[in-house]
Amino acid sequence: MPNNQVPSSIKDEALVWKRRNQMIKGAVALFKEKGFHKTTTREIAKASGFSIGTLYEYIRKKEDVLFLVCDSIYQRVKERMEASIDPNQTSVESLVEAIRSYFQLMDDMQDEVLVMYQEVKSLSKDAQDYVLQKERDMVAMLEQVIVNSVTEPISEADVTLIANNIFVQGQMWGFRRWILNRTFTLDSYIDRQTQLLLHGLSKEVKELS
Amino acid sequence: MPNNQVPSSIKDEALVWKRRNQMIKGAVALFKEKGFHKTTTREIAKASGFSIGTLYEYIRKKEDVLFLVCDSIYQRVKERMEASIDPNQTSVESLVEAIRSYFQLMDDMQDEVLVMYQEVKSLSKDAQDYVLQKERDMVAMLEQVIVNSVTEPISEADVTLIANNIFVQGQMWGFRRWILNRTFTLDSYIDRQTQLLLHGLSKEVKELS
Amino acid sequence: MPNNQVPSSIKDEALVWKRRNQMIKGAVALFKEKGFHKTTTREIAKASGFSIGTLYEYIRKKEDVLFLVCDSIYQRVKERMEASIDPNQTSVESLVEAIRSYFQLMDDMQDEVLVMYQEVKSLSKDAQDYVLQKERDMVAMLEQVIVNSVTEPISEADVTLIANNIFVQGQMWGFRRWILNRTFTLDSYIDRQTQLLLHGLSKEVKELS
Amino acid sequence: MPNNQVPSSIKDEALVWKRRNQMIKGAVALFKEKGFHKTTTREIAKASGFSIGTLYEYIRKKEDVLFLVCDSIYQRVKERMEASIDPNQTSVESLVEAIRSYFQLMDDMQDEVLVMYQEVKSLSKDAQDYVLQKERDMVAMLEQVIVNSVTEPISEADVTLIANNIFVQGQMWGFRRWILNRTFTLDSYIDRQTQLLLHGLSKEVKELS
DNA sequence: TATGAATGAGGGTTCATTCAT
DNA sequence: GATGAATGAACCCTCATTCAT
Repeated sequence: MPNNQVPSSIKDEALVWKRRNQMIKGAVALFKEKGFHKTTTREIAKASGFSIGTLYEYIRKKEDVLFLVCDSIYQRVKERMEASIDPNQTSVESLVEAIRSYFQLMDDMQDEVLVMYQEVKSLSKDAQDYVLQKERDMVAMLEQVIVNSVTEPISEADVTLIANNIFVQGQMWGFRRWILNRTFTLDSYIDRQTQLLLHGLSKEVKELS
Repeated sequence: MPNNQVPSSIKDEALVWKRRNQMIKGAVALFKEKGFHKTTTREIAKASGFSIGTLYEYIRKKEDVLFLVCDSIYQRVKERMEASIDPNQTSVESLVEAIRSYFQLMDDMQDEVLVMYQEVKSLSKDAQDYVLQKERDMVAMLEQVIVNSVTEPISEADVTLIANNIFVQGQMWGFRRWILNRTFTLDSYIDRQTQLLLHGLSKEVKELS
Repeated sequence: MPNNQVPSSIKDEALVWKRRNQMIKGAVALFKEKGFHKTTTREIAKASGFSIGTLYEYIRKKEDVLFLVCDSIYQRVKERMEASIDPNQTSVESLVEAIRSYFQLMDDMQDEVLVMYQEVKSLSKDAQDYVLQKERDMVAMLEQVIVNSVTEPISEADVTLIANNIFVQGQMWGFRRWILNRTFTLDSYIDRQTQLLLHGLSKEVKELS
Repeated sequence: MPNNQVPSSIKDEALVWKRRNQMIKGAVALFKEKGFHKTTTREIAKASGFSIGTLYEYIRKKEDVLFLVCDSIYQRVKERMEASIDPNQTSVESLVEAIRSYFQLMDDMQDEVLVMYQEVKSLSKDAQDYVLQKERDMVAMLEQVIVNSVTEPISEADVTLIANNIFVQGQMWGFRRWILNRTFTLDSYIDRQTQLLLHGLSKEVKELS
């Protein structure tokens, strides 16, 4: 059950799972506050509720903590996305609903997502690839929903672009919150972004022919 | 002329200006490659073409280098944005043109923007506020262009939202390039994003009434 | 029966004896490969076939393992030396035979001897004295054989010197093997060293009067 | 001039030479007292008369200190051996003189030699090879002297054996001093070993025909 | 003004040892 | 008797910063 890309000296898997969850929880808070590099392993251990020695029974390197954090985030995001998306539904409503779920999710997990986005580059190349793949999977889920929702054919490129836009707008709610929540609540943000996606500025601007 | 938020022991302002430009150029390359924290002051000095002792004649702390980098980026971005936006023009074309200029700019300065985007959080609170204010100024410029371009009234909230979307989509071209340039060239990216902004999916989906 | 200079929490002496033999066997291999300091107690436990907790039921400190190894080596060396030396025989043949036995022994136990030779200094002062005493005993055995073998009186100093030379030449076969076995087999080594001891270079050099 | 197998960040070669000599001197004393592994880098720095930071300006890893120590020992040994051996002299006296010089040398440098012999195995494989080569060179010097000294032909194997014996007996004076200097002074040790080498036990034993 | 040697606080990591189960 | 999770002192090494030249 625990991520086995990061080996542990502890044999009891349930314990590994439990301790690593303590670790992730403590680490997210610290990484958010001061960033990965300025957080010491001793602080992580303390925030996790055990000693530095114990910390290293469950990971090999400090970087492993960051990897576990990222992995756990994507795991949870994916689970929630899958739970809220119905692949059989094919009307535009399912897209609207998926966007709502995803933005809601980004709101719930803003700390984690913020941390992940600012610190992935601190991972090793391999770990980055692993995390990036998860991200690709997520975007692919959005692409699927988009394809299912349109009634008229739409180019692959546009599907990609829209999926990426939604993806980034979700993150934006997390890491540009300092400016956005002067103007929006989560609900109004979701609402306006959805409107904009569906209609653009078609009514507000007049283009030259 | 040189940024005086970062004091220097050297009196000759022209020299300070020159040396700091060397510094910024060297530092951007290093920060891009390995990030701010993993770059040492010695490496910055070497890449700048002078000794570690000299480096510290022109800054007080390592963080100052990052600050100078960020400041220089915004300075240059702002200059180019101002040069390419005509506040008197009020048709939708000016918005289209502003978007094109801005995306082009993000493409030209992708290294710098990537660095800034990933490392601002390493600045002190004060320095972050300073940089954030520059960012707000930039978004405000986009907002102005939007207001000038629409023919029908549009809510303030929507203006903010659209400006932020454009802003983030510009950055996205920089830091999600690894996925986007499988599908898009800069021109096609600009083109599709513009279309999407103006019309959304109005033709592709049929909404319930 | 088990060495009682190293106390154990386990009461069953036969078990202590058995476990410690497992330990010694595993430890010699590890010490030879990576040295005492670079071998961890966990590795010793694993190589011995039991857990780290169990290891510490049979010793007090890591150093005890080294002590047990050294003690066991001398024990076995002494037993074999005693078995092969006949104190009643008094011709030079008995010396020749003793040398042969001893060199053969050093060849058989080269791993163990190498380890002991390189790691004694890691023992505490007390333990070193204990081990050194065993070494003195061994040299004394050689001295006895020498005394029994000569037909003309020989100074005590020379007895000591020769005994030490033989002792060191035996070790030399173990730890300079990398150079010696380009030229010698064990048998030819024994043969030539014996010849040299008995006749020196008397025929090959001409001394000034 | 300073050993360039161990790179230093300091540019001034004379300074590197000076600081490394301080290091070697301090390190030998410590290594002799407590061994390489039990000596900390901070202790080495302190004994060398500078800070831990400065220490690491002149080496890369702790192991480098040990390497420098070993290298310096062989350098000095070689210089002194070369100075005292006259390759043109071809009588047995030159062998006797070479032995005397070498044993005297081992006496002078006993601390260093002891350290080297107990700690070489802590070096990396490469560094060990380098040091071993120096050792081979030294033995080769002894072999040359032997060849020059004999009046009757002597087998290559015997040359090798005698050279190794002398080599090891020299070391023995260093690391078995605790037992030898109950019986010998340096001079009497040299004298008896020389006699033994030249004549063996030919007068003291009677062999079966 | 420029240099680079010196400093030492502090960080990541290891591992002998303990002790509750 | 056996196990292995937990502990934390201690080690190696880095690097921002200073300052004498």
